[in-house]
Amino acid sequence: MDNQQLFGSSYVDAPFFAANGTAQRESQPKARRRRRKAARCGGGDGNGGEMDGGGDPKKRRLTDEQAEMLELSFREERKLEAGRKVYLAAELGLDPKQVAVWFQNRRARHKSKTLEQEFTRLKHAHDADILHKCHLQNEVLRLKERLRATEEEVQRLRSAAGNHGASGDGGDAAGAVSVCGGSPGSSFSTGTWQQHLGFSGANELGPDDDLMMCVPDCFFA
DNA sequence: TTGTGTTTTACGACCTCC
DNA sequence: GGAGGTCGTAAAACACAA
Repeated sequence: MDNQQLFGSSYVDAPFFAANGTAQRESQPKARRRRRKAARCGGGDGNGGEMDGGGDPKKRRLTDEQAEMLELSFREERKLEAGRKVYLAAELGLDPKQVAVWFQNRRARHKSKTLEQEFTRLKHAHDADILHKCHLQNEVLRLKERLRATEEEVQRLRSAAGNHGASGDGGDAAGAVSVCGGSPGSSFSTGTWQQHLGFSGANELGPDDDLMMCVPDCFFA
C-alpha cells in the first residue's frame, strides 16, 4: 500500500509525502523498531489493520504501517475532525474510536515531549543566570577589597600627618572620612557583606581571582 | 528464561464548546 | 446534550539486562 493510495484524498498531498516519505517516530529507537517489525513480519500480517490472532481483543498493537500513516496524518494536523477520523479509520481498517484514541495518546506524548524540551531550555537559561550572578558577586568582592585597602591607606596617611604636629583641625578630616563609609560598623563593610553571602576567604581575593570563589548555596539546590 | 523498566493502547472522569 | 478535548491510569506489548 503506497502513500498516495492510502491518502488519496485532500488530507495529505504529494509534496508532503515527498518530504516525509519515511516517517520516523519521535521516541522509538530504530533498533527497537526493527525488532518489533521483524517480530510482526514473521506473522505476515501487513494488511493494515485486519488483526486476526487469538490474543486479547481488548488491546492490540497497530501495525507499523498503520502507525506510520497515523503519524503522517498527525503531523499534518494534530486535531482530528470527524470526517478525517472516519476516513483514516476506513483507510487503515481500524475502528474510528481507535483512531481517536491514537490521536489522543499522540497529543499527550507530544505535549510531554514539548514540556520536557521546555524544561531543559529553562534549566540551561537558569544555569547561565547563576553563572552570571557569580561573576557579579565576585566583582563586588573585588571592589570591596579595593575599598578596604584604600580606607587603610587613608588611615595610614592621616596618622602620618598627625604625627607631624598638625593642629586640632585634623578632627574634621577624620569625620569626613568616616562619612565615606569607613567606619567598622558600616552596613557595606566587607565583613558584613561576606556574612550575608556566607563567604570566607575574601581577603585573599586578588585581581586575577576570577571565578568560582563565589558559589551561592542556591546553586546546589 | 525471567524479572524489570518503558512504551503503547484503551478507558473513565471531567471539562469546554457549539 | 453531544462531540471531542485533556488528564490520569490500567494493562498489554515490548526491549533488554542478568
